[in-house]
Amino acid sequence: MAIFTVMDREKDNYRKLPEKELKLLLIQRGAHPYLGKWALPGGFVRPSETTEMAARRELREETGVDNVYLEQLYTFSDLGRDPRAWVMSCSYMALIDGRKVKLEAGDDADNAAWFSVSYRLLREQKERTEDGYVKTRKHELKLANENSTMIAEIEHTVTRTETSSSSDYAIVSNDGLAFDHAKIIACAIERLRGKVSYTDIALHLMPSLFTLTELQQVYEVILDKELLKAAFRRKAEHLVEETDHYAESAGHRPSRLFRRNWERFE
Amino acid sequence: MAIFTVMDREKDNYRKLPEKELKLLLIQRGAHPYLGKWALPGGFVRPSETTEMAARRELREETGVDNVYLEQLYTFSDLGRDPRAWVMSCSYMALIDGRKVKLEAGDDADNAAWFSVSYRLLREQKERTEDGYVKTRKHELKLANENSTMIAEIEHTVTRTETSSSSDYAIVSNDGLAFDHAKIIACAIERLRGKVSYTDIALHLMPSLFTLTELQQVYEVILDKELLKAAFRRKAEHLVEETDHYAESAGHRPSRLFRRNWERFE
DNA sequence: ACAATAGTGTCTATAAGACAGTATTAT
DNA sequence: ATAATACTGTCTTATAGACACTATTGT
Repeated sequence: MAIFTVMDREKDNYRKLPEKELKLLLIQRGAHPYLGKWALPGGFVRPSETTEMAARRELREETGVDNVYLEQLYTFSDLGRDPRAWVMSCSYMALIDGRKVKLEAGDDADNAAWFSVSYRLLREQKERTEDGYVKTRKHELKLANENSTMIAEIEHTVTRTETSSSSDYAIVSNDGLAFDHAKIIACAIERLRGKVSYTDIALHLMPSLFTLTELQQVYEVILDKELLKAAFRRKAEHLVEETDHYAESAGHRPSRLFRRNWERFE
Repeated sequence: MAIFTVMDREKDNYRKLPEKELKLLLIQRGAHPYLGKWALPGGFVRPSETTEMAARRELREETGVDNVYLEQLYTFSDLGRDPRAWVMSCSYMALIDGRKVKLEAGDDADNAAWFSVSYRLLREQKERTEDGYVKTRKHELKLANENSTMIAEIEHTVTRTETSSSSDYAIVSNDGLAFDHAKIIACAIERLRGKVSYTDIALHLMPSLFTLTELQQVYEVILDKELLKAAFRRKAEHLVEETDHYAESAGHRPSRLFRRNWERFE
């Protein structure tokens, strides 16, 4: 399960806004295999559960949070992805408001921590073949913490021939992440980025009251791209609802607080 | 596996174009449970396979086709979805050019046939709750053949509260389809409809040479909606490449043939 | 005063919707 | 000639990008 949240970085200037960071929850493995490596939280599905029930249970155990946005991503079944046995993993993405989570509730010996996420395109390449093309995209996934930094490179290859089309992720290099979790994280980030612009899922990362600038910052850290203020506000109008509250800010005009508006969005 | 293709219906007028139909491949079960009912083709994954390899193998066995568009859809794990045991199904969608398939190659006693697909919204409802809303959409799925017609009703419920969001499909009524396959088919159609407008996957349903009107018809049967010719052609320009061939048609101006252009589409 | 953010107005570029017009064929 | 489809042109509408302008605060 890829559990995302957005948090503020400490602000250095009394009148500057704090920067936002996209965070992912990882767990340091306390057992073999990959002892000591960081992994996505997750576990085995019980025979009396659906995969979604299992995901919600794990989420509750790990973060104490219960009501969140949860979306199935992809089912991974590569051979050898777990050295112990043939394991299929049905991955999920969760979006939560970071303020709600009390970490370290982990009852097992495992160690949970938030990592800031960066996922950048390194190289893009398109090559013609006999009856189609191969497109390769290499991304760098960087997960950082006060204590550790992990970097992985993931290559996404789309092969197209006259009639067929197939897409494949491969881990080129990987340092510190357990299993094929770099792939799963890449998959989650791409889904998140893909959906953020045409749905309202980003609202799940917001507290109940927020400013439009904060919402824009959330979009920006997810997309890793700056957005134009005017255009963003035009679009956000449909997702939010005005309140009469204002953020008593520092050193500049106070900004109006908004709340999510599930009504308006179709 | 939901295997889609598009086929021509017999034309009644020498100068009228044949209508297109979206078709889905189903298999009549020759064993318990659901003996005699129609089901999606599929099978069990072998321990030496990924789910995708298994899907491609089943596809080959069932249709004799090898190089096709294949996309993972969703993994179903509802309790009781198979009366025999707890079974997780990782569903795939395949798009093929119908002219390539020779059916009845089925080596097992099962019976394979194409069914025309109709998936229509029956009712849409949005209800406010204490801290969110519940949105319900009921669809009618109709699968028809010269010999049989099956109708199922699927209800898609999206529940949203202050922080959470969950989506659920339920089969309201079902006549003739095995297991929870009505759900899987609904899921496949929704994915197909969703992707058709912003990707070029529809091209996988086309033969190597085709007219723009044919391509538009394919879009129309998938979306179950008429499109404007001028606008469609403007968009399709980016996906196709002119050839110097023309369809020697009947009773009207011959139309230029195009081929897929994987190059232009980004 | 000033540095910073909040919020608005407007011009432009691009894409989509709507619809009418012309072109070309087999019978 | 006619019924049908092929294809193009253009007006309108909606949306997104770009950017400048005004408003308001705490120190």
